[in-house]
Amino acid sequence: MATGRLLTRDDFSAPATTVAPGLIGAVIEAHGVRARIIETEAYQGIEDRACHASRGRTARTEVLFGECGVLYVYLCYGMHALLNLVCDREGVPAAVLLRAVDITHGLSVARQRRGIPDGASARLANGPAKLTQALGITLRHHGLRLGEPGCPLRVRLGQALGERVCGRRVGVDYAGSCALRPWRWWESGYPLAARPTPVSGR
DNA sequence: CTCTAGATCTAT
DNA sequence: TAGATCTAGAGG
Repeated sequence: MATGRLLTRDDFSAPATTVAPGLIGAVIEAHGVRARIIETEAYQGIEDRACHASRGRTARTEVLFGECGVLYVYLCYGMHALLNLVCDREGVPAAVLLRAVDITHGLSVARQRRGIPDGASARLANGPAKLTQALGITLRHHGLRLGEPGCPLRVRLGQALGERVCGRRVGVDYAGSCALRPWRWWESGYPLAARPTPVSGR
């Protein structure tokens, strides 16, 4: 199956709010699993209170301030590895969180990693922690750069099948007014997208 | 040191 | 709707 050109660090030099919608429909591949990206979220700048770097430069957030095209993987809720791709120029903390993918190749491997023997592939990777598990991405991939030897992740250009719709980000109610920013994108009408409408309350 | 709040998922 | 599970970052 034909795929587009490989994305390199230059493709991530724009702000995350620009890169995130463009990644909808892109194809990622890692450890024998290939998938189409169907949901992303942007975290942009020191003033974005939902961004981990909003509290300043720390050991954990260091890569967010560094060069773009780098993997920012962190542990969420003590058990889930979430995958981000660093964006924007050096000194400006920004990243795109990959929230959901549709697995097209390597389904059996993905099922195995997810501990789901068979059946519904629809829910195999429709969540930020599910997709890292399916793709075999862990904390030890944190800090790797796209394209460098040893980086298992490849991203290629791809087309969105439906409209690119945006809405509120998920799980960032603590971020005050920043939580209202429409910085989540997904493919409209796509049956696999995690949540058709932004959560309220929660 | 100790404490606590998470960019979640799953089963109940 | 709660429990699993753990670390960065803040406060003493």
